[in-house]
Amino acid sequence: MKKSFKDDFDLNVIAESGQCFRFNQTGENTFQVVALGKVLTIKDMGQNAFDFDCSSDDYKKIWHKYFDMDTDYSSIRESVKDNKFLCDCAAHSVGMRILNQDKWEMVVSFIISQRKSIPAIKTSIERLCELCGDKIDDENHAFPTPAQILYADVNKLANCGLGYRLPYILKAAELFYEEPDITERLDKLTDEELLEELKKMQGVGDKVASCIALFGFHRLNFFPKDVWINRALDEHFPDGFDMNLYAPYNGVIQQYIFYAYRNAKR
DNA sequence: ACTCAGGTATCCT
DNA sequence: AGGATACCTGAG
Repeated sequence: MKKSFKDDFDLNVIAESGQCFRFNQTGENTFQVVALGKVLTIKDMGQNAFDFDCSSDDYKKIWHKYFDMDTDYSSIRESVKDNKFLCDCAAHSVGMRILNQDKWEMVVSFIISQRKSIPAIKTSIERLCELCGDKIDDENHAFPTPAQILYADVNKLANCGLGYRLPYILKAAELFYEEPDITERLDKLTDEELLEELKKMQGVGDKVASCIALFGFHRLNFFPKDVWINRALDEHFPDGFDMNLYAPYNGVIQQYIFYAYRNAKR
């Protein structure tokens, strides 16, 4: 089905934003995302027109929310125009959106992410999905459920390049398996409470918990600090970054900085 | 061969 | 509280 968007929507920016690990370019103007148990292919037709290979029903029920189409990103970009650096970052990141991704998948993905490059994270996640996730089509597997990870052969899990993170993932799988409604419970918490609750998991510190909250629980005010963000803040905000200025959208600003600064410096 | 990667836990002072 | 260090392993 064809869609036309007025607000920011750039598949390349989203795919390269570091918030998702199963969102890849597969052709000249074509991207494929495996998420929520489905495979979606989107073609950029130019002039803000996009071809989604899904039913209009699926778009309304699933992908509209996944792509956060009810948030006005262009007005968030406008809100930083008083700051030269942030304004430049936003200008380089036009089309960015914070996805509504699966909460469990974010827990595991960001536990995996520590001390790994993005390509290495993607490799690990794909191996894990192939090992124990439901088969969706000839080439793709869904992200495994907590039960599927718990029942998988540990030796094969160890072969997914998870390293010392494997026990963390198994612990998290036990937690989510034992409490099937855990995401509903966590959804009700305040940002601060959610952060504390997430950090109770082994292998989840400030940065990983913030990523889970921002990309899984869609708490748009979380501001994960990774090496790139820290470099950018040291360079451009030597006196500290005021988290009150852009609330409640600090997380969106963080994505603009991450995307623009990392692309400029690496 | 060698460094570093979107960090965290642990052990210090 | 804040600083130093080890940690699995793949990608460049």
